[in-house]
Amino acid sequence: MQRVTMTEVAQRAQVSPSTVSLYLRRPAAVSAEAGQSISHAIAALGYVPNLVAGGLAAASSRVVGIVVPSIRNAFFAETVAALQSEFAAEGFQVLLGNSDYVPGQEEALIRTTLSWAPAAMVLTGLDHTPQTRRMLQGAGIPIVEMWELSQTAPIDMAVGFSHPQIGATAARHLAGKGRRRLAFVGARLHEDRRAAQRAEGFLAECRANGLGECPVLNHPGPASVEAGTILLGQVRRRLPDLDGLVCSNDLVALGVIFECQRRGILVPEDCAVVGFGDLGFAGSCIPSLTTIRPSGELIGRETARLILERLRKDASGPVVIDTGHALVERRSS
Amino acid sequence: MQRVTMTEVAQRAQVSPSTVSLYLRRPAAVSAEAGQSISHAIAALGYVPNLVAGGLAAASSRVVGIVVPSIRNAFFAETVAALQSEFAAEGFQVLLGNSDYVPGQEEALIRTTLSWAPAAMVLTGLDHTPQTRRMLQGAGIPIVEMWELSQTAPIDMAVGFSHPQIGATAARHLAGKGRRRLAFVGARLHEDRRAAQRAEGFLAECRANGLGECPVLNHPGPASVEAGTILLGQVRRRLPDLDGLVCSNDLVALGVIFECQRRGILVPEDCAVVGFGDLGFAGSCIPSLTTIRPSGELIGRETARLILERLRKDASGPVVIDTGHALVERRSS
DNA sequence: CTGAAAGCGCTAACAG
DNA sequence: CTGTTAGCGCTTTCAG
Repeated sequence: MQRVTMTEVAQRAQVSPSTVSLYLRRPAAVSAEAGQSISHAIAALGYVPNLVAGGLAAASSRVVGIVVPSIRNAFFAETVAALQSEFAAEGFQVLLGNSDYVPGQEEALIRTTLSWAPAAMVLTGLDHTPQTRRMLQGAGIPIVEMWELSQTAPIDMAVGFSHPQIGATAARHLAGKGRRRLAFVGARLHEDRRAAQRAEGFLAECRANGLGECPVLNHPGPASVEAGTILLGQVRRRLPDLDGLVCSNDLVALGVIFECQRRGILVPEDCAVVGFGDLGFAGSCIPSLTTIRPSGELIGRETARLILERLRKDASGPVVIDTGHALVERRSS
Repeated sequence: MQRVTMTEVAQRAQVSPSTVSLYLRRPAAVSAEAGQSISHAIAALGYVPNLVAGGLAAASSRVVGIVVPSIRNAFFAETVAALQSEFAAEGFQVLLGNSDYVPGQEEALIRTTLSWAPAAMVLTGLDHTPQTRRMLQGAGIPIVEMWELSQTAPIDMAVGFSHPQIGATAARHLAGKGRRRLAFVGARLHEDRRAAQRAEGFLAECRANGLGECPVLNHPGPASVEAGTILLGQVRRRLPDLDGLVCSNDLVALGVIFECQRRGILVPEDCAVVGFGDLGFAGSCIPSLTTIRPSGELIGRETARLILERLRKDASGPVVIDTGHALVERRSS
């Protein structure tokens, strides 16, 4: 619904449309005089540039597409917020898609987003359909896959960390505290490949520490406090003398802590608890939660930086950034 | 970075470009034979339509712009997720902006988003700069302002509820339980106009119930569990014999509950607590949290419905939808 | 430093 | 049902 066009601005400013266009992109390249009258005309007319037309003509739009599994998830919300503000500062808009952990959905979303000829794409994880990888490779734009690092080579660039290492760190921490009967509880382990990787890392480390085959329990719904309360009951039935529990997510851990309190199980005395995420409440809950911090914000910032750099000069620097993780030890372990 | 164009598809399918275009928009309007060869050509070439060009030509793009104060906030994350999936189902993409509660930022964001000639815009709240209102009115597209209903007339349509009523409901509930020394604690009350409205509704209802001028305390940072722990200390200093506390948000309420537990203040015996949001943990925490549920998801769905209807036929139905609120009574009060 | 001209890839009448 | 014909509003050489 374009009202005022560049041509009208040009008429009013008594210059040609191309001068207006130039002024908009490089004000310094236009004489002070012309610049003055153009900016007056813009203000008087309330001109808003039509980026659709601009994008077509320049064959490069200042949008970047982002696809995450779930914007409801605090991790991705944080990352998306960081991406959004970093990109907005450089004049890029963010086109958002939510795949709900469905691979086919992701492919469809990426296809439509690509239709907008974005300047770059940001995806979550390294696992995509072959078709998706092909489309993306053919797009010839910077692509960042975030929140995961593994053997799988990224399509283009990657910013994230190793999830198996997270699980291993948690198991090692508990084993180091003398805990011997450990378990892992998670939600949506079949859809959330990264949570599943944390569980695998946990299992491997348990074996390495001579703890045998520790149980891994799954809740089919989304990771939530409620899932944690349910999972605690299940794991106790399976392993009544449990003394250490690793959770796929801080929300689940909080649910576990509440349920322990309800059942008179002392944390950490009877059972130590480790979470993942270092969400806002981790330092305030009772007992405060030992957890592993991934920094979704850092991932967002680094992703934006990589893309903006690549867009400036197409020199491709390092393509994989490991944002690492930090064990935050608190009272629950 | 467009590779394959519609013209190439047309050549390969031995038809004209406009037939391809027609097929893409209304497959039924094309002969089965032509449709066949077009769809084969598309698949063989890996054609991805360029919506930028399409948007320019049709002067209407299938994007809708959404601007929220903070995507990190669970309320808005939920609404955005709902909007995203409703719109995606109808083939619309979502252009997301995050204003961080800064009015100037919102204006800039809306301006850039409008540059993409979106089919509709979704904003948060009814409070916008005059310039913003003017831009939006001139855009001639459906506009929905969500999460707030008040005397202020919406620019076009509105979906939300009354925040003063939320505060009043909470105060009335506590007064009905015989609580006499109430207070309200909130975060970012200067930026978050809707939280401030809840505080005002609370104050008015307290007065109406003969409870006098109850204190309202503010935390400058974002609403969080930590803010709640800090605010409880402050409010106790101000009102040592406090017996009922209304929180601007469930996260704050959870922090309050933790801090009470730490200080040996019994909830609800010594002090009842009411939250807002009915976030995931409200039913699971100890004690479970009495709260007021606004349903961000319903707001998202209704907003999408309104816009899609308006886009189909420009008949303008009811322009204001009150999604109401529900008091969810649990143990904390 | 400024303007004229030629599209970007697609849609939308309008004829056939 | 299909093809032809004009642009959508802007950017971008390339002359002046």
